[in-house]
Amino acid sequence: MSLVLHNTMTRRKEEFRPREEGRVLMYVCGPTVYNYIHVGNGRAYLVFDVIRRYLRYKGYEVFYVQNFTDVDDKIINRAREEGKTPQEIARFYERAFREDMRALNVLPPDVSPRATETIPQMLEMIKALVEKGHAYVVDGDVYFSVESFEGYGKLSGRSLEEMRAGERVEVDERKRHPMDFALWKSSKPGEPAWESPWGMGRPGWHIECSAMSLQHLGMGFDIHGGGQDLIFPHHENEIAQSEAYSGESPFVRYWVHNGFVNIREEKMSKSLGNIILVRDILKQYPADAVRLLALQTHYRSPIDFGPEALEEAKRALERLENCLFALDSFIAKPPPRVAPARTQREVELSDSFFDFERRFEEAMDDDFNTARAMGVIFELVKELNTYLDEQQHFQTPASPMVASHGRDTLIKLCRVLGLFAPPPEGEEVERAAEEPVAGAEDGDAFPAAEGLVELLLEVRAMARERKQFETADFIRSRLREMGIRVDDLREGQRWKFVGREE
RNA sequence: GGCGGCGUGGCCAAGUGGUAAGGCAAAGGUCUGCAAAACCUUGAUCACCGGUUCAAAUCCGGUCGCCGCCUCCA
Repeated sequence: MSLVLHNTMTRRKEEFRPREEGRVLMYVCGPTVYNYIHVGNGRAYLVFDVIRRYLRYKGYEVFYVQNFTDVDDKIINRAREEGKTPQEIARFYERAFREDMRALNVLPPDVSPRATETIPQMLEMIKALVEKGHAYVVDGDVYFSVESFEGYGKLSGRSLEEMRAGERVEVDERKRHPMDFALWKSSKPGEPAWESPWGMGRPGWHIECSAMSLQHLGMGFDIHGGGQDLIFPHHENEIAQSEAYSGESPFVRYWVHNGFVNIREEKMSKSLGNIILVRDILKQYPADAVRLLALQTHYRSPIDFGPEALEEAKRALERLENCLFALDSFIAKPPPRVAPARTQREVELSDSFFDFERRFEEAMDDDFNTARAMGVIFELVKELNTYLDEQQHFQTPASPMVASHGRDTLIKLCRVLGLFAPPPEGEEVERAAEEPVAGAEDGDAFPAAEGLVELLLEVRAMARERKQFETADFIRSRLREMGIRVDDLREGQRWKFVGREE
């Protein structure tokens, strides 16, 4: 099956064909590190994380570059407010960003260049643009001349005339055209500054992404992503600079832009002051709930991250977790070496697992339709639950094997979307040697504690047998307080660490 | 003013020509010492009007409503 994705440039879905077969080069505009990131930013990185994971799943080798904008007015202002250097501010929030991404289970980029470490490349580009007549110098500033670039406006779909007509901002008199933008700004005393042919200064915002993407990926790389608010002017300007500089086109093969985050019907934005930080949300909701919420809406549509929506997503996530929990405790012992015969129903069920995978891929192949893909996953959950329900009445010899296959399928599909991501390096290894314990989840327990829980549950089982329900309920509720959930099934108890309730 | 998007069951959300996925919530039922989970059952003609078609939520035209971009912003 081939993958189609929506290209902002053509405003339609196109078949995805990377520049180099089997390899995808992508660049996503990274954060300006002057504050903790909010969930609007978070959504963008989540979206591209999923795209990246899916491309990998499809067998592509993906090379992912995401920059840090570490020189900028906002950083300078922030530094001034806090009596720190811009670099201190930038490094602090860069680290915070990495922490937030890790908490969201967003895979780290292959390369994350910093603007301040790419100055020579930017200067080279700017110099060339001046030489080619695409840029001009005024009082130590360098501006890109939009009129010198024929295709200006092609990404955002507007002409220069329209932009001039709709001009709302007071125009800098020194600019030849209102839309001309700064490639280089002369710096005032106390600001970060680098030497340049036009005097001490610092780069404009747009040039860094051109310089960094060209440095690491070259002209004509595959996917350039970001939020829809970057389409104009940021990405429009990147195209102009890069294509004018290289004399080649296109700069990027596919432009991918995600929709905004709303908080109760309103766009979340700094100017409206309704921002919610990723780290604050993660204090209240598991990362997978946040991710699931993002996945349940197509990436190009607006999405509401209000408390009600998060609450719903959390419960939906629990449905997934419950299913895995039930499967885990059902499978309990390892499957037999020789596969026992499956019933007709089990043969069909096993076959259907491949069907679910196929439908999942179909959804994802269609412009990363994660909402549809999640629908497929939930349908699979229902199938598996129904099967487990049947097993309460008549268990068949092959059932652990079938359940295990189902579990593998479910986990596999979830992980493509970044849900139930395995713990980062190392942590999983030490548990690998252990006997699987019913109900235990990866990384949540250690053997001694597990043994004690099992012991308590044996005591509880005895109490129940003797109809000492007060004792049984006491043990269950005390365990719950300690973050251990116990369910009674027809054939016994099952348990898992679920974490303490707030 | 220019450009673009959206309006699907109580809420969220897929579906873009053949009589509507999924999640959350609700009601009834099954199971059960209780609880939890799960399973079964129940509900939408897709903003409105007109048109094209054998057939439209899905295409075309119009109306109403909502939103975004055009300025730093993911």
